[in-house]
Amino acid sequence: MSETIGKAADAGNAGTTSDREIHLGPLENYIGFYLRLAQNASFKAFKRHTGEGDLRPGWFAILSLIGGNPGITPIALSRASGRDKSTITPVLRDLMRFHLIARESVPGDRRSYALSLTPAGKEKLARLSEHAARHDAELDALVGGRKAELLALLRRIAAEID
Amino acid sequence: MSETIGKAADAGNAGTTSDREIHLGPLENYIGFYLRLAQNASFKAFKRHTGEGDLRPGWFAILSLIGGNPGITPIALSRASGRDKSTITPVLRDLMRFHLIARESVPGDRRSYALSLTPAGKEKLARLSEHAARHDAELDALVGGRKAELLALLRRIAAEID
DNA sequence: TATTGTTATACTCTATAACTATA
DNA sequence: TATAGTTATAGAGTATAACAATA
Repeated sequence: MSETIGKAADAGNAGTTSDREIHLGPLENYIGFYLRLAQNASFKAFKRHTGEGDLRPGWFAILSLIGGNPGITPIALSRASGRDKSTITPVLRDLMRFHLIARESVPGDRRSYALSLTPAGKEKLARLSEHAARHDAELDALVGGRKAELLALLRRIAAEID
Repeated sequence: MSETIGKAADAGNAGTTSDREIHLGPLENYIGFYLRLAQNASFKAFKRHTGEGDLRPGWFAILSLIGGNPGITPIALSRASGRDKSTITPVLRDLMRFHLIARESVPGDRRSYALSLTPAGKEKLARLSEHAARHDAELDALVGGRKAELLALLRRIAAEID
């Protein structure tokens, strides 16, 4: 019915509320609450893993999607990554600035353009992938044999809510 | 091996990359990727549920924790909510400004203070709880009978990573 | 009229570092 | 020396709205 999170209750000077168990109450059973905690923890670990390597959090997913889908357009990227199209523009600008991606006009539609990785972009993606794989291996170890189920549930939440 | 997210592939003018299936590649099996998508979707839904009610995202967890643990200190709050203590201060300032919480000096330690809900704070918490419960019921419906397992996995990730 | 992409703007969540007042 | 709380600052992620070009 109650629990402590993280390294809360082991200070020493007993008696104050800060040392006692913390009652989460209804929060205890809120998926949304733990979704936030877990995502935040994962995000911190991701940054830590890639701190020395120059991975920028937003870059990896975008770079992966372009790498896996040469010719993809910004609007398709925004849908695949679940973000608004206006948030894609600055990421692409950065990736262009470092010559990691290239843009090419698409024949049928002059409003849009096709994206692809440059050789440098492919190298970068490969390097980032190592970090990401190491990170996800850590998560894999935590969930053990229940990874498939966890992924299925997360996918369903991501896709069907709202 | 590949899939589309959200409402990507149903536009109409076939042929461009944006209409075809998007290959997620390694992303497809990254827990971290879906953790972000799921948390983001949940967060959007949460805001939508509480848009008319004046719930501010950061308030609910803090208010709940104070309600469930009268006398709790800011530092204990920061641990229970998994955030740095510096992020608690502005939330408490807001809650004070709307007279939802009260501070009281704690006998043993003049550096700290004890927090509790005012009557108005209790009412507000009750009202917010209704919205939150409705939101989490939606999540519950999605995960069905596997909620306990999902929560257990999320808790483990939140607690043991890093 | 609708869509693609860009820009401007803003909000939330979060962190680090430096500071104070205590302990 | 170490801890509680505050402040200042910054960065990531995200969104909305308005716009130009094109469909």
